[in-house]
Amino acid sequence: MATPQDRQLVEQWRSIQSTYFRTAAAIDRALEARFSIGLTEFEILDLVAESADAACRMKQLGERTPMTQSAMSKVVDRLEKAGLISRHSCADDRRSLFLELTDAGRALHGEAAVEHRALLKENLA
Amino acid sequence: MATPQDRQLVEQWRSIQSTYFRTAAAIDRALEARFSIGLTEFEILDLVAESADAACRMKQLGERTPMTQSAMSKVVDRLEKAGLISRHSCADDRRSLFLELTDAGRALHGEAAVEHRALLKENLA
DNA sequence: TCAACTTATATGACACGTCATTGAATGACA
DNA sequence: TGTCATTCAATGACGTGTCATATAAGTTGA
Repeated sequence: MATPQDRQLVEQWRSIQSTYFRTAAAIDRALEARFSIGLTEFEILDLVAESADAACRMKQLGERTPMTQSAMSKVVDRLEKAGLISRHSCADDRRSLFLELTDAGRALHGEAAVEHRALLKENLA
Repeated sequence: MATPQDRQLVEQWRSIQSTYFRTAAAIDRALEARFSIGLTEFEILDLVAESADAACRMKQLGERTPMTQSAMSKVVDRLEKAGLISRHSCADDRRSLFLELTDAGRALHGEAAVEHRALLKENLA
C-alpha cells in the first residue's frame, strides 16, 4: 500500500505546505503589524504596481493569481476603502475595470515590498 | 529597488503558491466528490493512521501540521460527527485526548489515500 | 433590430480558519 | 496543603474565501 515512492511524495507535499504556511504567516503578520494590510491585499498591490500599462486589468490580474474572481473583487473593495487603489471604468468595454494605485497606495507598496522581499529571502532559503 | 534577485525570489514564491493551490484544490475536490471529506479532514485521518501507538495524541498531531490547535479541534469535531474518528480521554493526563480511527474511518482513509497519492504524483511532477 | 448567448464584475449565503478566551487538570513550591 | 502559573482542549466572535447567482454590457446571427 504505502510504497517508498508514496512516502516520498507525501514528504514533498508536507514540505511545500510547511514552507507555504510559514512564509505566508510571517509576511502576513509583518504587513498587518506595520501597514495594516494582509498578504492578499499586498499581492494585489504588487500585481497592479508591476503592470505598467493602462489596459483593463481586473480580469488579467485574475489570471496571474490563484485567487478567485470573487475573492479579487472583495480584496479590491478593501483596498479601495483603504484609499490605496482606485477602480476606473474602461471606455472600450464598460463591463471591465482597470485598477490604479493611489499615491498612498504607491507609497505603501514601496515600503511593504521591501519587507515582503526580505521575508521571502528569509523563508525560502 | 527591484533587483534581479528580488524578482527571482518573487517568482519562486509565486511558483510555490501556485503549486500549493493547484494541488490542494485538486485533492480537495476529488475527496469531496468521492468521500464527502475535505483535504483538511483527510490530513488528520492520515496523521492518525500513521501514528501506530496509543499515546495521547491530539497535542502531538498538532506539532506535525501547520494547523492551529483551534482548527484541529474543529476538524476533529467534524470527523467525529461523521463517525470516522473517536476521541478517548487519557488515563495519565485527563486534559489530553487521544484519537483513534473507527472502522469506517480506517476504510475510508485506505481508499482516499490512494486518490491522494495519485493526485500528489500528478501535481508535484 | 431583437432574441439568445457570453463575458466582466459584484454580492449574499455559507463554510472554515484564527484569535482570544474559557474551563478543567496539572505542576511547582512556599 | 493552598495558591499561582501552566498546559490541553473547546468555544464564540469575527474575517475572509468559495460557490452560486445577479447585474450589466457586449456579441452573434436570423
